[in-house]
Amino acid sequence: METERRAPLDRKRVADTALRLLNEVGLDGLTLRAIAKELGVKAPALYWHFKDKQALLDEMATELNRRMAAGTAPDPADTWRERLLVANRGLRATLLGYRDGAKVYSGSRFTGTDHAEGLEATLRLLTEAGFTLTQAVQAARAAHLYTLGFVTEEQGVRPLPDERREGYDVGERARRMAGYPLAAEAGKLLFDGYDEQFEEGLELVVAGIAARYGIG
Amino acid sequence: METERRAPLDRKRVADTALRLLNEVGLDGLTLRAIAKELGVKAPALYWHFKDKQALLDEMATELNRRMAAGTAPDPADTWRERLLVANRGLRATLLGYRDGAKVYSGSRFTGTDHAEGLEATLRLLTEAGFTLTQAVQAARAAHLYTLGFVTEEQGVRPLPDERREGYDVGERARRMAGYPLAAEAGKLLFDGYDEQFEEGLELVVAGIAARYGIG
DNA sequence: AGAGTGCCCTTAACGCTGTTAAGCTGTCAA
DNA sequence: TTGACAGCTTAACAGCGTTAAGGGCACTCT
Repeated sequence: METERRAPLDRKRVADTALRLLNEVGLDGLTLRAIAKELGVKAPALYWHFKDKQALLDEMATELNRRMAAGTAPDPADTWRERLLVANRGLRATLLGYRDGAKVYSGSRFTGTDHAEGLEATLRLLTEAGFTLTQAVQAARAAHLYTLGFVTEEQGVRPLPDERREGYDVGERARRMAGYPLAAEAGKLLFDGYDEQFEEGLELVVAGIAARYGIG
Repeated sequence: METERRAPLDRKRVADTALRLLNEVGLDGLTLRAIAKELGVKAPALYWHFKDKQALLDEMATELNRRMAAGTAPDPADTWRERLLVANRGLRATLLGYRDGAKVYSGSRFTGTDHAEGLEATLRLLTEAGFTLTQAVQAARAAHLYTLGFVTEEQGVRPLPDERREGYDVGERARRMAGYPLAAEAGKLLFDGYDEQFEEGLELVVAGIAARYGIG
């Protein structure tokens, strides 16, 4: 008999499958019917596990956060600089691993309280390094938001690694920018070498934290 | 006769109306049919002026950018600090003026080349203040991306001024965060006093620029 | 053994979306 | 007068998230 019974779904299996599918079809193509088909199930079945599509996206964002945490184990021996650098590099790397990763991540909210563990560890390390709690929160937050903004823009231009959306050809842009010499020249910097650009901006934020809060 | 003829639409009128409607219905409710009705027209008429909905959103983002520029006239006598502060405060204020403003803005690309003027002015001021062009681009970009990240998160929690989305009750959050004392305490800072939070983060970025590029 | 109780899923359908095709109406030029 | 073109309408399509209703299976309780 081919009645080989499928194991029942659970939230994690659905979120995992949806994340895998996300890379093939993008956020626009990530429909409930497509996810369901991938799971060997019909679309309304998903409503047994999630109250609506946003709840599924929330679970996906939570899973992204878990994978990020798993990819960058926090070392209590880190300096605060290292911690901020590693955490934000890890965040970027994780989001870049999925098409529209930044949109999914920043458009959703975490389920459960797992994510608090990483935050707690970072705040503990920063306060032990001499920051007040308020300063620690500000520092982590500023770096975090810079990273989110950066990757959101990066993925707007380059949905998948080694792909580039139309309208972002650097030469074409330079031609349209005749009359604005600095802006034209800036285009070369803006739309290429994302890794270095990201690092430099992150260094700026970290340098600002050190300078403003007086901690070397 | 009530055949009082409507003047033909143009891209700007459509974008203006869509922006006004955005504040009432939010990005999800901003359908082509709703926009068309507001203009006294049927939905397919919009396809005469825009090739698709994204093109309309691009025009809206461009208009947002114009309104921001109009709200913060660039003074060539500004210091580079003042310019960065004013520009990013203006960006935030403009985006906060529209429901889902940050999403619309960062999900779209500008039409035309008007936006290059403001960029050019900023880069000119920064380079004349002693930055190399590369440094100027990095500085402006880092601040810009921080601001976008900040407002995106801010509007995720607080879609309209003086509104708060469910799940973001500060007391409720603190209860769920038992076991993570620092993270729990951080919640009070994270979800309140957005104006001060934004300013402080912006100061961090500016301080980092000054420190790393050695310009007071 | 039989009835009942959830769990997990299906089938069918609803209203709505962005978008396209085809055609109508007025204005202006030749 | 004819023709072209701008600017719009009507009609329709496929696909979306979501809901209502119900079916089948695995258990427990009597």
